[in-house]
Amino acid sequence: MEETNFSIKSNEYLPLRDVVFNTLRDAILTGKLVPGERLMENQLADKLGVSRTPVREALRMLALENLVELVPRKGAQVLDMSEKDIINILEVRGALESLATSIACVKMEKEDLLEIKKVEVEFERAIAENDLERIIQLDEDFHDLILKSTDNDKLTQIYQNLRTQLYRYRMAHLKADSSIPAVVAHHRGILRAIENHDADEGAMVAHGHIKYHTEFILRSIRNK
Amino acid sequence: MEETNFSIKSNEYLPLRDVVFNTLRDAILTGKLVPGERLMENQLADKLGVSRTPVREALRMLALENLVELVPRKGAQVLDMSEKDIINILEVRGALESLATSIACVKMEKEDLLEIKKVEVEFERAIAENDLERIIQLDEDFHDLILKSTDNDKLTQIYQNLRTQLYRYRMAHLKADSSIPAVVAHHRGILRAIENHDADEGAMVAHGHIKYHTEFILRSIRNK
DNA sequence: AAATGAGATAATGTATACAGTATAATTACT
DNA sequence: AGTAATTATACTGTATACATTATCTCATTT
Repeated sequence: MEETNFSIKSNEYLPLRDVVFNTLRDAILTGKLVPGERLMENQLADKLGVSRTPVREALRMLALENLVELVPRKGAQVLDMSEKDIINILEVRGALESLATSIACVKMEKEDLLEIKKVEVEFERAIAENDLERIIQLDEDFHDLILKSTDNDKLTQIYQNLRTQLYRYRMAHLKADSSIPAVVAHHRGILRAIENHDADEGAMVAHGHIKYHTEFILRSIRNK
Repeated sequence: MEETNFSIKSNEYLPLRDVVFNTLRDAILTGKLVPGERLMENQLADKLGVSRTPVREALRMLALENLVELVPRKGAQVLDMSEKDIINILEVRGALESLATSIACVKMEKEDLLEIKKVEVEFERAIAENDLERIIQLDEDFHDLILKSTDNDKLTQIYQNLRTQLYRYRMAHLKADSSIPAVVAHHRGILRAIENHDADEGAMVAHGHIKYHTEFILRSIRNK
């Protein structure tokens, strides 16, 4: 009886610091906590019903993800990104996306290729149905499968961290209908390169994809 | 009187967690703490004469730098990198080095170009004098100047983090005489590309540089 | 003799208390 | 009334105490 939920049990426990971390992270990414907002340990601890210790640790974890800024003896605040920060992140992400895609062109397993094709089909269906939540999720799945096929944890970790930092500004992108056709074209181009094992082509399309993405995000930031 | 050392005073204070962090980081990078070694909070706190709190926070900082591994409810240990981890890191680093160099080819200011040329001269002199400490420092300076000219903090941060992770394995590289001529050739090639504002050439040489580096580190790991 | 289980031990997880510092508010002075 | 100085308050930094869990030892059993 205990064996049946063994694997569940082992995942059941989450240290409070991780609970707090997830809670705050979510609040920041969904905009419930806005850039510049001060995060005071006592206040958060009271609100979340825990002591300061796990809150402190969670704040430091958030700082590692560049979602929060810590100033010694002054405290934490939700990090506000400048336009330049966004450009910088996208610049790095472009290089990593190219790298990942070109590796995927060489290494991707058959199963993952089938899987990513399915994701793409669903992605385009979600677009047809204008299901924003699903569009975003499937776009993430698409890129995650490429990352998976690189078999490179460091690359995956860094890439996903950059994605998290951009999350707040990403919404604007896929919300705008006009960007969709281009994104679909890019995805298809990437798939084609993978199928043809053409690493150079893959890197090029991926680079163009991020470049387009950059333009779009910047435009939406400037217009708001 | 108080004004005179204002700037000093403002730098004077370092939270204990940072002191502990620096101490442990140094111990790990210089091999005083070996991979796999357990890091127990109480023990470290006693040895360093502080309480567990700053030790805990320092350990979490080290985990962020991937120098330490934290397992919930079990504790921390110095992270041991596999050969695959090293390959993965160098793969990412190659892409970032290419990116940085190609940006530098476009953006580097005259002053920084003069500076990096001076560094290279000193680098080659240090080689002639077989001054290992200085060789390593100047190689770092060389790449830091390229990073600086990218004007991209994110790129710089990620790159330097990867470098830190490799630090323990880097020694072997520059220690081996046979690798030196190639490194010099690469540096010169990068400088030439920057002077000619040839981004593609810069990216290519940088990529070759890291590729060579990778081969070398792997060989030295396998041979020991 | 090996394996299992109970208990002891030692570690991490969390809460709380105290110390020190930065900020805000208030008062005194110009 | 405005500014500077001083006090008060509130926050972070650090230490410590308690709770919980993992590990180790040793005894017991097969």
